[in-house]
Amino acid sequence: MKQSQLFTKTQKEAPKDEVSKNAQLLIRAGYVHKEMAGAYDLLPLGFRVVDKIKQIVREEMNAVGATEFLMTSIQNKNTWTDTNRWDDEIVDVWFKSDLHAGGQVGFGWSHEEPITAMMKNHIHSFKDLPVYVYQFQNKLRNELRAKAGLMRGREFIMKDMYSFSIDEETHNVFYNQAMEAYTKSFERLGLGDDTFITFAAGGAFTEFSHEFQTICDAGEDITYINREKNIAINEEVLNEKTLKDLGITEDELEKVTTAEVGNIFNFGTEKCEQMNLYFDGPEGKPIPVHLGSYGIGITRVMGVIAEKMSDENGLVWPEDIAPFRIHLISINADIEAQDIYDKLQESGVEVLWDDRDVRPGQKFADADLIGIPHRVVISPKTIEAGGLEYKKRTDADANIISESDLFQLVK
RNA sequence: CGGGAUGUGGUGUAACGGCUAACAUAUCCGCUUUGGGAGCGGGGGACUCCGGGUUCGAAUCCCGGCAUCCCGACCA
Repeated sequence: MKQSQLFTKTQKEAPKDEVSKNAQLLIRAGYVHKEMAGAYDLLPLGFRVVDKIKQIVREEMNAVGATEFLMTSIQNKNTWTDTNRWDDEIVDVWFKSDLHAGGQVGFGWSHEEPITAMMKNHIHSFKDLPVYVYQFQNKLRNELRAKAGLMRGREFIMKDMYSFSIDEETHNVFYNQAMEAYTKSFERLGLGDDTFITFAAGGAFTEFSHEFQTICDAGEDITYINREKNIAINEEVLNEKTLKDLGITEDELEKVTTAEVGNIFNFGTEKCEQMNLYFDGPEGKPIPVHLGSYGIGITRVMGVIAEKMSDENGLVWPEDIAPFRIHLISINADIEAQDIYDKLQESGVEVLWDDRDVRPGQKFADADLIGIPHRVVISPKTIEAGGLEYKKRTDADANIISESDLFQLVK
C-alpha cells in the first residue's frame, strides 16, 4: 500500500485523557480512533493487525478441527432466562434494548446460551457429536468502568469457541488440545515467553479453569508464576490447598501483574441440562452434552502487544502481527522505489511505501512510530552506495544491501 | 457504583472577573529546502462541553447535568 493513500495521520502528542501506553501509541500512530470510553474504531493499520491476529488464531483453531461460523450480536431474552442469566443482578454487564415491536433483546456479552440453544436443532444423537465451533465476534459489555485503553472495553473482538462432547473423557481430550492450540497461538503472536497457563477459579463442574495470563503492567490480574516449573496461579485461588495440589510452595512463586488474554472453561453437563440439550445415546437413552468454552480477546491481544513492545520512538510489532512486513521509504527516488514496490507486491510481500512528498525526517519518525519490522530506504545516496539501505525496527544502525539481498531476505 | 481530577480550534497548552480568546503543532497557499518530525511569509479553523445563575461584564465565580481519565469496587 502506498502511504499517500493512508488517510490516517500520525500525531506527536497523545490526547491528554489517554494515559495507557497501548492507547497512546496506537492513537498516535493511527491504528485506532477512540469513539468513546471503552470503544475504539480500527483504522486501516489497526484493522490489518487485528486481521493478522485473527488469522493466526483461526489457523490454530482449524488445526484442532473446529469450524468457523458467526452468530448474531442481538440475542433473544428467552435464551437467557432458562439459565437465570438474563437478570441484571446475576450478570451485571448486560446491554439491553426494547424492541419497537415489543419485547426485549440483549446485546451479546457471551454466546454460551445462544449456541447451546441453537445446537438443539443440530445435535440429536451420539452420532452428531462432537461439535467444535468458533467465531470472531464483537462482544458488548456494559462495564462499569472501561480502562487501560484497549485492555478493558465495552466493545471488543473476541474469538470464542465451544465444544460439545459426548462424555467427560472426550471432552477432556479436546480441552487439552485446545490448551495446546492456545499455547501455540500465543507463541505465534509473539507472547509465548510471557504467557502462562494459569490456574483460576473453576465452576460447578471443575475445581479450576485455565486462564492464559500474559505479564503486562497494564493488566488487571495478579498471578503467581514459576518459570522453571511452568506453573502459574491466579491470586484468586492461591491458597494452601492449591499449592499442595500443584506441589509447590509460595516462596517458589514470583508475583506478577498480568493481563488475561485467554480463558478456557469446562461447563460439564450443567448448562446443557439447564437448557435441555440432550442426545440419544447408543441405547436410546437421553444423555446431557458436555460443554466447553474457550475465549481469546483479540483486540486485547493487540493492546497487550502494543503495551509491551515499543521503545521511545514508537511501536515495535512482532514479525507476524505487523500491519506490513516492509516499510519502504523513498527519498528522491520515486521511479526506483516504484520498481522495488511493484516487485515486492508481485512476490506477495506486504509493503507500505512512503511515497509522500514530505521531508525525510518525517518519514523516518513516522516509520519508527508505526513500527513495521523491516525498513528499506531508497535514495540517490543508497543507489550510489550499491542499492538499498536496510534496517530492522529493532536495530540501531542500517546497512546497504543489494536488491537481490532484499528478496533473499524476505523469502 | 463510592471517591478524586479534568473539560478552551483536529491535537497539546495559555489567558488577573475586563481589548477582537493567545501560542505550538496539524492543515491550506507561496518561496526556499530535501537523510531524522526544516525555514520564512500569508490564510482558514473555537457559540471556551451543555443548561441555568451571580455580575455593568464570565473561558474564569456558583449550581445542575453530561463527558473523559485515575483509585476503589466489579471482572461466570
